[in-house]
Amino acid sequence: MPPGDRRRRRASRRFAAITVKEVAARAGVSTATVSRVLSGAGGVASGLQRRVYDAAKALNYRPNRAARNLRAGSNQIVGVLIPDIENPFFISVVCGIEEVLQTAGYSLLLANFNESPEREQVQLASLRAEGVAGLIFASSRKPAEEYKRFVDAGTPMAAVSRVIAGLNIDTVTVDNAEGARTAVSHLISLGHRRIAIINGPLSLNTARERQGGYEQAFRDAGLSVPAELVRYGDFRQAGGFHAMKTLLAEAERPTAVFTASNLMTLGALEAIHESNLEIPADIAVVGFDDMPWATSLRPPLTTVAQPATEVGRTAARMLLDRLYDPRRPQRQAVLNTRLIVRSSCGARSGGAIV
Amino acid sequence: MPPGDRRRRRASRRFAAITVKEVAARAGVSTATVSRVLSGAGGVASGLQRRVYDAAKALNYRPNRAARNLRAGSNQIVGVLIPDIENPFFISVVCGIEEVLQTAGYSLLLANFNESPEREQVQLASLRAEGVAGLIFASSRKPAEEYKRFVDAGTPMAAVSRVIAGLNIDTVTVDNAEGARTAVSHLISLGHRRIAIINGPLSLNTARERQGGYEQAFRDAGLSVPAELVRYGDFRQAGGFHAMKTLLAEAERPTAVFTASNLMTLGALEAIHESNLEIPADIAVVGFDDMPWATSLRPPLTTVAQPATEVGRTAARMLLDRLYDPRRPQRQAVLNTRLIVRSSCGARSGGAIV
DNA sequence: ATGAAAGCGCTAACAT
DNA sequence: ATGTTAGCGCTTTCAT
Repeated sequence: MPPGDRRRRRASRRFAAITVKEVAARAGVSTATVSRVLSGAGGVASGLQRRVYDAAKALNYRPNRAARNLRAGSNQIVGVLIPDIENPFFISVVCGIEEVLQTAGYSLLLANFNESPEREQVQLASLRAEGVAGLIFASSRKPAEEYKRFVDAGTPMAAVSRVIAGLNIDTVTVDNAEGARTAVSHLISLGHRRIAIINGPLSLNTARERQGGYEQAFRDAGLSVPAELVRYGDFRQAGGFHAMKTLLAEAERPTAVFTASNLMTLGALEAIHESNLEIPADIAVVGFDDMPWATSLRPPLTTVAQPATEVGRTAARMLLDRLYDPRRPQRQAVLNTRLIVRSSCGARSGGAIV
Repeated sequence: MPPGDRRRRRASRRFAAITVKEVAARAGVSTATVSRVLSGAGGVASGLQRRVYDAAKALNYRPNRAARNLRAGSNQIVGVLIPDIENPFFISVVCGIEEVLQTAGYSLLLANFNESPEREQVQLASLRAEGVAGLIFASSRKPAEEYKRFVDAGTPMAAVSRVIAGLNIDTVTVDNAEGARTAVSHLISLGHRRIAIINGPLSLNTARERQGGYEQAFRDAGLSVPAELVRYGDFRQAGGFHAMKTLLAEAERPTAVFTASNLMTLGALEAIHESNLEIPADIAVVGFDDMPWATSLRPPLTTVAQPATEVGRTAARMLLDRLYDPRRPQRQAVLNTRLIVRSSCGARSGGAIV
């Protein structure tokens, strides 16, 4: 009777898995040889190679990851921490990350913190405990300390979209200022002057930069910024909804609004529809972030498109580079945005522009 | 000089982490005692307890997961395999899963297969190699073999939304047939007879069940099913778009369409808008799956809402139960859908119904 | 109540 | 070229 017969060992795992030992026994070689063959280290006679392969296949051998990880001191898992899993922008980013990491053999530990700094801290601690090989994240800013611990541990990291000052790591962002400036300049060129902005919290660089672009557009046109039309939400749908409500309650209503994120745009649209106002006749809208269904909105949405998937891909590539060479110099990638003119701004009456 | 001073060890990890040994040394106890204290096993004098806690805190000790996993023969990671990460329905499911698992201390290894059976197989193998403690998945149906291997390994599993026949596991689905029947009956009650359906591939139980509901509605009304108005897409936006195009090219156009998934609905809307037709005047639309922005679509969408997040939560709870007791009987949860009438079906002229 | 030591499965020195 | 063995960090007997 073969030695690999006694199988069960602990109650938790129903069946104990095959180990190198059993493969070695069956192939009539040492465990070292098995390891060498299976890791492709070379320097093994082809006859033995065959026997090892055959034995492994016959036993349906799968190396134990935990053991391998323990040995190696690292694993094949990359943590991805995002602020809001319901936000299509971050999903697209994750999509790009996944696309690149998957081909490199890495798995993706996804953590969401729902825009809550407390949960962010918890998730971060959990990711660190899990010992992820790398981390890609879009942070709020509160738990900078937790992020520093990651840096101190020497874990490769890349920040996407949102960045934290003082953290010396790779970043991938978009040119938020220029995107916002273009959007608002477009509205100004259409004759609008009372242009509101519904923005996220200024504690985030994305919101600050978009705010800067908004103001720059007025300065470029020699106009003053209508400070009473500036609103800050939380980058979520409800925030956009409420901000829009207060704008519509203004004595002198804005004639246009720049909504500085996808979910806030949707909230704002909801508020406008609820007030039975027509877009763009009563109020023009330009959003930030494109969405696959933007042409099916009421009306088709003019928006500043971010290359979300490419942001993810770029970050993943940077991370892989750093995983390979931890001491390479930090890089700061800034991708471009693109204004997609549809009909919510009033520049055209209908139909999608490709 | 304290014993925990010599830190660096291997090149890969910049700084070696603190281990039980160092904590034990600092606390002046054995590693066994440290382990006992930190795992809350009890039976340790309170004086020592304090010293261990203090030492651990002072050194900022984090147990090494890989080592713990190796010992335990399992980890704290649950694999989540979904067909399409860009599909908001699955994202909501993931959201519910995450909500429940997170509180139980599990992390979420997310894998997406983009509706490709090949990638599904690869991802499944990777998840198995990673040795996830459990698996929640929405499958296509091709690699049933790979799924069986999981079952054979004794890994707790739960299927969501899409199920594979012959797999003896927990499942969480919704009443697709009843949802579809209600939607189509509603259209019939509004006077429509030429009602098309844009469905997913019949290899999926979800599509089959929705097809059944569609046909049932006609039978209930004593009408015959308009077979020439049945289309099958791929449950994605492009599929919905093309199917709608062919429907609009029919000699006698349908007066209404039931789109059997969220992305296909968006594709269909796109096609209708491109043809400059009015909804619901020229053609009425009822979709499947609600979306946060459904009220901001052109026009507000009447749809069959699935409790997506609750599907995820339920599956996660089932998985936790099974993780705790692997031999509990299998359960099949079926959640209810709800028809949300807005204006795309023509029953009302506008505004959201709450 | 506490410590010593074995061992989870793997890989990489080190021997031969 | 191949085998022997130490040891990754942890938990858990088994002694004391």
